[in-house]
Amino acid sequence: MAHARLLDIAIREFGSKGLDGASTRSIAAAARTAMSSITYHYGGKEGLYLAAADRIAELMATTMTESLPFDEALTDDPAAARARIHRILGQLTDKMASDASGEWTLFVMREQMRPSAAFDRIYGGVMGRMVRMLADLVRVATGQDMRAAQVATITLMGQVLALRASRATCLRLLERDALDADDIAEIKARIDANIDAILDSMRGPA
Amino acid sequence: MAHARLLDIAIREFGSKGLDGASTRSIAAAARTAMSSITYHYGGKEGLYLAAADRIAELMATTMTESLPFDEALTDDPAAARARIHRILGQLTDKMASDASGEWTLFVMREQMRPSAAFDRIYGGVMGRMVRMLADLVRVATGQDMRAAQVATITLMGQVLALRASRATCLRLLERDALDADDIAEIKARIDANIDAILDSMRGPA
DNA sequence: GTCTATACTACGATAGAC
DNA sequence: GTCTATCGTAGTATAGAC
Repeated sequence: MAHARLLDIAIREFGSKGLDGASTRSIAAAARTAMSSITYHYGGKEGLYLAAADRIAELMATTMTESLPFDEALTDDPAAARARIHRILGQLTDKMASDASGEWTLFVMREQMRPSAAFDRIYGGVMGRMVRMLADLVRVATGQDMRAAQVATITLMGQVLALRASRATCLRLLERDALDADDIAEIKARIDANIDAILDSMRGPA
Repeated sequence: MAHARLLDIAIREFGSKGLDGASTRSIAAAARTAMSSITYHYGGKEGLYLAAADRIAELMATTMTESLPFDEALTDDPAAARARIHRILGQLTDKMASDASGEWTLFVMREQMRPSAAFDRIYGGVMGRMVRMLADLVRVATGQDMRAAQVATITLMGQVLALRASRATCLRLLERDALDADDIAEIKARIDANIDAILDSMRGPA
């Protein structure tokens, strides 16, 4: 299917150059199709951009659903909530540490920095549900109010995000060319320990 | 001075569109100068790109030097090391939370994801020194080996980084249009508490 | 649905006036 | 040092063949 290839390349091109900077010509050429097929299928450059955002939301969904039990009932057991936090952030760490998600990372980062209509499509999908679920789980796990839980959620996610958002810095600090399985395991162990330390510190002086 | 204006605009344009995507024409026009002045002063598009990277390294240096005591002797007192970690990450949080640094964030992010020669210029400056100093301070503060300290440093920085790298998500989760002083104070308090919780958890079972 | 052909605008580099 | 003029290339959009 030419559509899938076109969207994959569009995500990479728009990610690295933005809506204005990317060129439909080179996207079409890389997808081995005529440029006018973009007009035909997506109505033009902007349509392709939004379709790329939808595709990212879709990829995020298939990537994260295993650890995101949207259908499970909300728990009010602190220990169960904490276990779910570990599971979600653990899987997120795997994805951030792998090279596979690198293609759409820049696309999302740009939208994080200067949100457009495309951000609504991404955040409106699994991403928004995930962060809200995380915040709620932190609330249950700590007994704090929602506001404190939201702030803590941001710091918890940040630890995972660092692997992508400051990838080159991480590699230089660790003196690595790429993260191998041992590196990732060590980082995950550190993050798991940090999660417990942070949640404990919030539960103590409630 | 036209050079400063040219570099400021170059940072924003290259940041949002990348080396290929950005256009010297629009950069020159926004700086109210002729496009050929870029060739004259920087030798061309790539020269301007590298000069923009140097300018970012310079901005980072002036931004962070107050909390980065490069001239102070390295301490071996865990409490003093911890205090320095708080000071560095506290100032970094202020910068990440403010809107001012938003201009060059995308430039650096892109280089983090796909490093070019420009990343060496940025990391080779204050940035590299800062992360190495942080790792060393974590080592002293916890008594762990350097490797464990490096991994922990990544997670510590990540908490701060989240404010920029996932800015729009943070704002949506907190239901804010922008972070006000109270928000920032609350986030800083959370990060300070997290730093202590994480360092304590590392010092305990050495 | 996918392609070629085309119209028009914008790109980076460079030469040369001043 | 800063400008305009120009060259060859590449950009989006659109019309129309098949």
